[in-house]
Amino acid sequence: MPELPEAEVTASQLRARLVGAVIADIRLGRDDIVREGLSSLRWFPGSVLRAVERRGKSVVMDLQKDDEHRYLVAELGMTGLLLFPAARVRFPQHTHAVITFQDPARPPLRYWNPRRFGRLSLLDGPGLDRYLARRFGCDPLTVTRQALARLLRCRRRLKPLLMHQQAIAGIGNIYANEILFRAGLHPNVIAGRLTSGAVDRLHDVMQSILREAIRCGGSSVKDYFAPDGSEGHYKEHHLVYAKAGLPCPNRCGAIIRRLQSERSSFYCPRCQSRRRAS
DNA sequence: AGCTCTTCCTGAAAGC
DNA sequence: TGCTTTCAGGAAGAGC
Repeated sequence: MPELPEAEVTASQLRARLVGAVIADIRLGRDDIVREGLSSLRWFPGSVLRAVERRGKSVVMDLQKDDEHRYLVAELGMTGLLLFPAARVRFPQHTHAVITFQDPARPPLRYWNPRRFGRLSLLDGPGLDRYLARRFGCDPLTVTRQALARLLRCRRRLKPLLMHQQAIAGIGNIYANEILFRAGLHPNVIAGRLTSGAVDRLHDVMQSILREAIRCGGSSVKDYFAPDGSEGHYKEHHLVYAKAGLPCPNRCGAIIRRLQSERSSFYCPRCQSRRRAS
């Protein structure tokens, strides 16, 4: 399930291998994988890939032809991957797009997404601006402590807020659980009730976990692979995600719990008590 | 505004 | 064994 670290690793591999490449063709396995801009598909052949960036959990490819820039945005959703041919997948029928390049030395790029949560968008400059403005809040890696504190000044529950892409773009369920555990904060504490010490902890932990996860190549839970087929090994550093019933890694004596009512929150009832947060 | 619920979708795993 | 059901998950939209 690609979140910020996995999208970052994906974007950096594409950048390293594809910047400067000229697109020969974009072939779609199914039209409904394109959320927006399907009619502009024929513009892309002949364009040069100038840059690859991550925004939130998405990968944005900047393409240029003559003086015009257009953008291919790949939302990875839950199961979406961008892959070079060396990366083999178990269900090849779920390859929904293939981008080929004029230089035969450049490996074609596949967009593979079995569950199809996540789409491709083909956008022009203003379209990209609208897309980013509508969907993505601040970036967790660059947000300042002060900006984060402002964002938390509300009555919403902390974990859903951390995962709300229009507020902070890039954190999903796995990293939200890990961040809250290491910050010692209950998933359902009201964000506006955090002390300034708790906000500091949250800011530090959020950035250090995400950076460490990027260094590890992301978390390969189920079917995540980087474009070259390599697995991320941050999963080995997970402390609470999918560890319900195991003893708290802080050795506090409590057992990791899973909250039933919502999308699986894993937490230590002792180290992440609501009292500690406020 | 901010919840919850539903929809999308497929493979894995659990239940019978 | 073999079928059916449930679940997982991100995001968007409906409804309260």
